[in-house]
Amino acid sequence: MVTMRDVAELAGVSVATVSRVLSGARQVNGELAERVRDAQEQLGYRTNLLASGLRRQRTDTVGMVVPQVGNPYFSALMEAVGRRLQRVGKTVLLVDAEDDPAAEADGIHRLLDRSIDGLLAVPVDERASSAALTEAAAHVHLVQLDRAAAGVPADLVAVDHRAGIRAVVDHLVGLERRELAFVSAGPRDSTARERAKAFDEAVAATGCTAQPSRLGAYTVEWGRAAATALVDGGRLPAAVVCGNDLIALGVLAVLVEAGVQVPERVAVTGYDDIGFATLTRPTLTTVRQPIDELAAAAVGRLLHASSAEPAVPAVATDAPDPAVLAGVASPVDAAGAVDAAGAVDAADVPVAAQDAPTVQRFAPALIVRDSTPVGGPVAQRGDEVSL
Amino acid sequence: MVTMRDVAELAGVSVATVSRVLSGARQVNGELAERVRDAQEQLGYRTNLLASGLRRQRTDTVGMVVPQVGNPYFSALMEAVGRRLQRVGKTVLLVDAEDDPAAEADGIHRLLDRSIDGLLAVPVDERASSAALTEAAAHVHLVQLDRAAAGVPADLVAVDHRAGIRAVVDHLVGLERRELAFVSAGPRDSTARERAKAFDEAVAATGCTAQPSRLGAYTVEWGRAAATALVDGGRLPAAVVCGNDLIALGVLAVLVEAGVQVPERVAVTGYDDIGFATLTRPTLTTVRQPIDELAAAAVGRLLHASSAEPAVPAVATDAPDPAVLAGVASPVDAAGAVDAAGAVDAADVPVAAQDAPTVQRFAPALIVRDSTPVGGPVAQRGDEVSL
DNA sequence: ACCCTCTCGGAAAACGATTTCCGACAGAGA
DNA sequence: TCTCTGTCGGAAATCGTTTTCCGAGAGGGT
Repeated sequence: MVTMRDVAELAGVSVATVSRVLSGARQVNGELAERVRDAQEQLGYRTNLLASGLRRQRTDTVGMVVPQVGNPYFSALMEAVGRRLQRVGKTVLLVDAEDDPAAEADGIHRLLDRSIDGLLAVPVDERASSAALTEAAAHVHLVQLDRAAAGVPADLVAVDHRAGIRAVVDHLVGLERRELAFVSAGPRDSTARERAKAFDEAVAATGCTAQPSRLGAYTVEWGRAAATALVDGGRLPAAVVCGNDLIALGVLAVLVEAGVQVPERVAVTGYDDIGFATLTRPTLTTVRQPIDELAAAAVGRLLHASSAEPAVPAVATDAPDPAVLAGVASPVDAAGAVDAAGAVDAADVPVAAQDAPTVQRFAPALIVRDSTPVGGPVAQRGDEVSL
Repeated sequence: MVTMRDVAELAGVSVATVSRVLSGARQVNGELAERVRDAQEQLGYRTNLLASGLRRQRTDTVGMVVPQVGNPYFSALMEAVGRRLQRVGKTVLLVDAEDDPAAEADGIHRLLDRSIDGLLAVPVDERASSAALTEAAAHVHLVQLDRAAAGVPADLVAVDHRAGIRAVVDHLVGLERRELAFVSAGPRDSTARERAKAFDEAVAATGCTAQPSRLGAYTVEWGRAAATALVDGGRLPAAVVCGNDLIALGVLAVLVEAGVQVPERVAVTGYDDIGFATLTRPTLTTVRQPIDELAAAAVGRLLHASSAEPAVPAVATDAPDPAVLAGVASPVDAAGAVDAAGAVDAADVPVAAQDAPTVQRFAPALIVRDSTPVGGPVAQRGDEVSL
């Protein structure tokens, strides 16, 4: 391995000088600097980040944990975050939690052991992820993204799911679909819980009816299973509201296979607006989460923990033209999140920094496509498939 | 930060002893060991991987570079590799090349700077990726996965694309589809080049006809664009053979939108067998790459560079029931790969270790679904969607 | 001429682990 | 009893940087 010492010798200076030239930490004589840079070039020297990190006590590296790299919504999030961090010279260390809190905890520890100086986490489980994340928060600056784990003293950047689901239900009711079925994931993570609660509230508020919710997992398989049960049960609703796009794709596939007319007989909606939502027949009406804004906010919060002010959340901006939700993002719901916290075994999770973690929520946008009857808004198609 | 020193003091021993207890490097008195472990537990000590790596000159960490984390095929590969490496106690550092050789080179450097002790790479570009990879090979043990870059002195674990494409063409010809169109990515990476060449050969061998190949990128957008051109051009082929599933999904969507009957009027095939291939109407006939075998082989090669013998490549094993290709994997093609090497500017890429890198190729499997007429084999459906 | 302030290079002390080396002690064999 | 071997703990060197700290020399003001 070629070290700074080698460069120093070749350039005929001390290692201190080499370090100063390369890091620009202090002014050094122009000619010396020149010699150093030549030597570096010639030897192909690159600074050893292990040594550097050890000495500096920072690594310009942030960790990111996601529940499932295979889920296109998370891939998109990873890409957005990665781009932003790279732009400011930070490196991202990515960990796949494999949808398993144990693997997640393990991954988090491995990240911490590497002296990352920041952690971006999308918790797998609202409860089971708390311990590892709370511990992490004690060591590095932690920001929760998309989901929150209960009782973790860390900021959260997320989406206003109540608004998203409400928009879906309003849209369906506006199309005279008043018998709904909700297929989503069990209340394992905060998004699932919030969406389910929002659905119930929306049903109550609009006065339509709903079959008992079918809660499983955020997967295509669950969508298939639930739809199969619906079809076999014989009591088809007028619309199936799905907790995310993967579920919706599963539901759609089964319905179509079973010969159920979509959207004529049953309408279907998703959530996330993954690229594949435009590739089915019919294309899928869904709720687009403002991924870039989320990534920007999370990264911002991670970098300068300084600017404490929630810096008025941007409304979903670049939604091409589809019906953007009316309501501006509400920086509210700190209460709602604390609710979740309250639910956890308080003795179990030591509430470390009681500095009232801030919650920043962004408004999603309803994207109307063919899977809901084209009575009102015209269907959009093939906008921005990023995959 | 709690250091080994703290543990040593609390336990009343020297740091050397602590280190020995924790790493099990040498026998230590039972009672002392007990005290050390208690102290560790009590302080919540975890070893600092920066310091450890610096001293040991190895990190038990391997890097992995993929062209695009958003492509489901690569996500699947990442997951398979990650699971395998985790099992043997290694950590994976993941880098997204964003389909850009420059970003890829940058990422590779960042990995090297972290003293990884192995690198798994899926090169973005057969030519443009060579420099960075060749340099990487000089520093760490490198294994190329799925694709090869020209002139890089490193092993390759890949799939026999000639067999895959040939199987597709044979299948179509067997169904009396003799006018084909090939839509794929330009010969930027080795898989695209190999598939294109294989297609031409297969057409020649079977005596069917083909429109001029349409080469773009491995994306849904390109599939859409190419299909649009096909439809607008008015000369529809009997079947469209696509270079990967993303392209095929794009083609499928456009054809169906345009009212072209699939598969009755035009059959469509993909390549990769990503989970979404079962979610379209019709479901997509495709070529499944044996991801687990690939991952296992690559990881194996990375770990014990020792077992030089190619260890007879496994035939695709757990393919549920679909028509598995006849031919067993050919450990051949070292010649083919060197071909690629020969193509590059020899003066540019210093051929470091001329130990004849080995090439290991696995047999893919044809998966017949609804997008090809169900004359012969019965269509499979909804087998193993992993997303 | 004298002193004071800057500027800038190098020696050396960290950072937190691992690993050699050394010395102490115990037990065995003669 | 004496030596010889073997086991095991601790002191210290080391990994490759960064960052004090120190000292030398230059230049300016009185």
